[in-house]
Amino acid sequence: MAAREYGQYCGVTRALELVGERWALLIVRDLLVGPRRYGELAAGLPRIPSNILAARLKELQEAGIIRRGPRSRIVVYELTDYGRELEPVVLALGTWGFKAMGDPRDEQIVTPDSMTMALRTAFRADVAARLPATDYGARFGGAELRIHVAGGLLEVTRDAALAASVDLSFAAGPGIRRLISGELAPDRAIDTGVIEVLGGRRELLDRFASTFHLAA
Amino acid sequence: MAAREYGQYCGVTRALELVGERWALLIVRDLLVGPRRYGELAAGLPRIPSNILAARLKELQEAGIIRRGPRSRIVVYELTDYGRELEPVVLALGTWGFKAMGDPRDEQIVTPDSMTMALRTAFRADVAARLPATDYGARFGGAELRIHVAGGLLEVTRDAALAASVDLSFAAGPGIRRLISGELAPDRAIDTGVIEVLGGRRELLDRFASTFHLAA
DNA sequence: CCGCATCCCATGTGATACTG
DNA sequence: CAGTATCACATGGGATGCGG
Repeated sequence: MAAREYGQYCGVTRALELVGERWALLIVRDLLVGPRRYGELAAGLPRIPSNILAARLKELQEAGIIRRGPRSRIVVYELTDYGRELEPVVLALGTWGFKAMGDPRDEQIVTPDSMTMALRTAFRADVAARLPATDYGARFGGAELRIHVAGGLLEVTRDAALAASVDLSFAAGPGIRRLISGELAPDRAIDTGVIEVLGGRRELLDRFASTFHLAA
Repeated sequence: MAAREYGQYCGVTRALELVGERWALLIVRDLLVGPRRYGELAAGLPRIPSNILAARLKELQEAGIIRRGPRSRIVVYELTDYGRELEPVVLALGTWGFKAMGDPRDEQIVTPDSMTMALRTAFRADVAARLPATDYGARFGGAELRIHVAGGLLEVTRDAALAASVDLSFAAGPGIRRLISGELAPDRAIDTGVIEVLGGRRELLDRFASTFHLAA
C-alpha cells in the first residue's frame, strides 16, 4: 500500500494515489451520473473483474470519495461531496480524450452512463441558455437517453424517450462523433444516415449540434 | 497491449488508455514546465524505475503526446501540441489533490517542476492582473524558484533567485500549504516560522497569498 | 557519464468459480 | 445479487549492466 505512493508532496501525485489506479476514475465517472448499485456498476463496466470492482469500491470508500448509500435494505454506492469534486477532472479527461477517439471498433460499447457524461462534457450552457427549452430522445449504440435542455441546464435521464413525447427523437450511428465535433453538418448527418430521425422536427438536429459541441 | 483497453467508446476511457498508466501523467506534469532530458525526468521522479521511464516515454511518443526534441546532439523530450492540451487535466488533478495533501511526511520531496505546476494551479490571473508586477524568490524544500508575476501572467524559472534581485525572498516550511489555502494568515505564517523571510519587503507576502490561492 | 536494457521478484490484475 | 476465493499472468519496482 505505502509502496504505491509516489514519494512527492504534490497535489497531482496525491490525486493519482487516490484515483490513479486502473478503473477507479471510471467508477467515479458512472457515479457522477447518480448512485449506483454494485451490479449496475458492473454492468456499466463490463470488462472489470468483480474482485477489482470490489477492491476499488473499498479503496474509494477509505479515501472518502464514495460511501455506501443511506438507504438500507439495498446497497447503493454514491459519491461524497469530495468525490463529486472530481467532476472537473473527469470532464477534462473526456474533453482531451474525445480528440483521440477515432471511430468505434466493434468490441467497443457505449453505456448509458458514459454517454451521459460525454453529453455533459460537450454541453455548452451559454449556448443553451439562449435557446428554447428542448427535449431530445436519443439512442447511441445500446444507450437510450432522454435529454432535457432548458435555461442553460442539462438533464439526462435513462427513461426510454418515446418518440412522441420529445421534440426530436433520433438514433445515432458511429459517426455521431463528427456531428459533435462539427466536422459533419446536421443536414449531411441525416442525409448520409449517420443520424436516423425517428420522430419530431428534424430541423432541431441543428439545435442539438450547437448545444453539444467538442473540438476535435 | 490491446488487453489494456477498456472496451468502451468514450472520451474518458480513451484518455485513460493513453495517459492512465502509472507515472505517465507525472511525466507530462514535468514536461508542462518545459522540455526535459531523460536524466532530468528521472531526477524529478526519483522513485520511477528506469525501465518504466523508458517504457512510458516510448508509449507517450507513440500516442503523439511527446516527441524527442529537435535539437540533435542531446536528446530532449517535449510535449506536442496535443500533449500540452493535457494541462487542464493536470491542473484539475492538482486542484483536487491539494485538498487531500495533509502535511508532508519525511520521505516526501518537493521537486522544482512539481512546485512550478502547483504554483500554476494556485495562480489567480484575475487577482494578479490588478496588482503591481512582483518578483518573488522562494525556496520550498529542495526547490528554489524565481516567481515573476506581471500583468496577470505568471512565469516561474529555476534561476536561484538572489535575495537582492527580487521584491521578496522567502523560504517556506511544510506549512506553506495552509498559507495557500488561506487557513494561515501571512503575518502569522511569518510569526510562527512557517515562512522565513530572507530578504525584501516582508509585507509582500500578503500579495503572494492573494495571488496564489487554492481552496482546502 | 547519459540513456536506456536486462533480470528478478513482489504485487496488482484478469478470468473464472464459488458462497452467503 | 453482492460480493470472495483462487490461480495464472502481466506489470511495476529495484538493482545492475552496458553501449555510445
